[in-house]
Amino acid sequence: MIAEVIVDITNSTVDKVFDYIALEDTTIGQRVMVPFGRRNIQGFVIALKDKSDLSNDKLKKILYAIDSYPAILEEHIELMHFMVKKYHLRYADCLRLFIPSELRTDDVKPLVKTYVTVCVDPKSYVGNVRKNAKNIIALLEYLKLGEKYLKSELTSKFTQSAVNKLIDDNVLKVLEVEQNRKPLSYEITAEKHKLTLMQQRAVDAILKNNDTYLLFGVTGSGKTEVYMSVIESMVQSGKNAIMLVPEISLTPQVLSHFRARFGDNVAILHSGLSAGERFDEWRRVLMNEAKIVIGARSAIFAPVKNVGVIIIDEEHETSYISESNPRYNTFDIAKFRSAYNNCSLVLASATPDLESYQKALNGEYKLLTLPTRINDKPMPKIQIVDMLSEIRNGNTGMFSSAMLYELDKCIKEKHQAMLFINRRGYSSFMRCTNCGYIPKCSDCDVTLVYHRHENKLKCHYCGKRYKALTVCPNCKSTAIRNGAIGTEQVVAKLKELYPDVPVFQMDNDTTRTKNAYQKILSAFGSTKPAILVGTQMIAKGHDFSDVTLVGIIDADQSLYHSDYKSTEKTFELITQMAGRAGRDKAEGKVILQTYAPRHYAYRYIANYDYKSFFEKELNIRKNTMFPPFTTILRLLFSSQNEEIVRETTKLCYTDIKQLQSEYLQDFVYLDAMKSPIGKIKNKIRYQILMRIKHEHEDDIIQKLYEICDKYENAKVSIFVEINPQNLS
DNA sequence: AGCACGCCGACT
DNA sequence: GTCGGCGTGCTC
Repeated sequence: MIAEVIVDITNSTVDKVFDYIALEDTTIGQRVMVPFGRRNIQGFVIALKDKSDLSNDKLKKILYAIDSYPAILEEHIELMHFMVKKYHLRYADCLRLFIPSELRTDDVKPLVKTYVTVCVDPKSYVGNVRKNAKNIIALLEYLKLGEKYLKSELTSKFTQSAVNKLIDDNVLKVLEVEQNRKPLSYEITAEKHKLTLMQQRAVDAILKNNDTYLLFGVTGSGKTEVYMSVIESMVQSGKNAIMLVPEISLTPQVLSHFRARFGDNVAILHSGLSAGERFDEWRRVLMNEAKIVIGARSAIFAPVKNVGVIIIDEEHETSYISESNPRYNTFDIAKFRSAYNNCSLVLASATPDLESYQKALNGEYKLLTLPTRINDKPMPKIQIVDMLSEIRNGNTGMFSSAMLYELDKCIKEKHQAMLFINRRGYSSFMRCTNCGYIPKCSDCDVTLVYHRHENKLKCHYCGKRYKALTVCPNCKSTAIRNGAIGTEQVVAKLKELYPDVPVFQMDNDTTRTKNAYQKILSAFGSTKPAILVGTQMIAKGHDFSDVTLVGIIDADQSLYHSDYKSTEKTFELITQMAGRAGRDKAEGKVILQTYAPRHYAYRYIANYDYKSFFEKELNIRKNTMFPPFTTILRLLFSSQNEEIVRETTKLCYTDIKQLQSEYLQDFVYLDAMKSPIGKIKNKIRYQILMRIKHEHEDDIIQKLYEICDKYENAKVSIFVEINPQNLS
């Protein structure tokens, strides 16, 4: 037999199928050691066949199998082919996603615990040891005949030498047991809530037909109970489940709920695990010892056989899209796996992605809604405060009078407040503080980004440059400002206003160390009154029952971010943030400070009117031909040598121009330019941007890949991004 | 990725 | 004359 092998080297020149003579028991999906050139390296068997196109004298033989079992499922080999074609990835890069890295580098061993059993009566053995060996005597008094002890426990209590002496004397017999590392212990017993009518309806629908569902449930509507119920039914009928959550939601509390309900059937996969834990959890899944996988993005690749349902929680989160190394979109993978396993795919969110919502409207996804909070608590009232009128009334501070009033009230009543600093991305825009005017690109309808070092305004979509604003073209005022309010400033101001109230600060700077995030949240959770100030990372995560006030200091920051998605993201963020308030008995209130109180987004936010907002936003996207009505494609060129990148970009551009003429109807936009960040790690970057309609999208993308292959070499790297989240 | 082959500059 | 620079090419 001949085995088709992919060698574990991620380099385009060797990323192809190599034929080897198979061993007797070589199976598909196995990791094998093969001679390659004049060294031996690891490879993956992706197929078996009777004969090779190569002559026999050229073929070498597989040396040995690395594992006794296939580490890659046949489903994953098909998935690999799908990903290689769709994303232009390397085989080896895909395969590496499918197994824990610690398996590849084989620096992980199964955890072995050493036990000892007592096989001689310790009481009678005391006579056989020296009278002054007090450690051994104490140990013999402690031991009971026939009992089993952890060796490490005995050595720490009675010294290593005492234990070893009794082992040498055959009083203790050594026993080595392989164990799985459990990342989480669980004690809570599962509290199973009775499902509401709407929840039950959603569960029934998901179980009835294998389809793609969009579960649209407001914050606090009990989506988790729906997931658990669906998963439970699946496990009962002998099938397995995958549930993805954003990394940030993988808190011990959330996970222990699942462990409590499903016990050892749950495997957890995320970046916070130690190498050993991750390997053990992965192996439990592969061996079908765990039926349910809960994890972040990459858990979509878990080696689950016989998948019964895939759930993606908070589906709007951008973390489901991998933007580096092996680029992939989790939904495509989930879609592939649900089709392969003929099972349901559930996308869930309180603020679905616009594209998902559009697909639900089209009927491509089945829409399920949970329109009310589980305890029928109303959503907190959102009060929109016009910061321009605050300025006109002489208040130039960062807090409006309404905010101060509510803060006072909240603190007097010994509740908690969360203040949200909106700082998406790091670039800033310019604004007239007199009339609220913000400069936009004349060609693209996106906000211009201020580049401090050049003192220029730039459009990140077409590259057009403008002079920095000094006089407002709208009202002729010179009161132009740029930049964002930082958390530090807000914290300082709060300390000044309320010296006795504990203020917690959470942003990229304060959560750098491991677990800092959890520590701050739990410290805040147990303090009353207290104020938590933070960036978007406080919008998700824990439920604090005593938060009665949510303050949004500067809502517009993300609204005018130079990005066609900025309005959608603002809506999402503020809705999520508002959902933090009034989750328990006390009523919640949201103060939203803005310089653009009339912006349509805020009108809909205040009424929690997602549907109208989505319709309005979809309409805008349709008119401007932005996603989901088109796909943005970007070719990024980079090289040490400016001359070479420029020339390669130029050559590709001519080819794409040609392609455009073949698909004239499909191209909405095409241009080449320097990349917004012109140099990264000393490599000069150029880009070609396109927006294309969907009809021939797959064909065009494949043609672009061909163009890349044609021009890419050791000196220039080229890669294609599909709907990049950020342009840099 | 690695490792060899191969063709030009500064050393014993 | 030789040691070694890293450009180019190959690995079933």
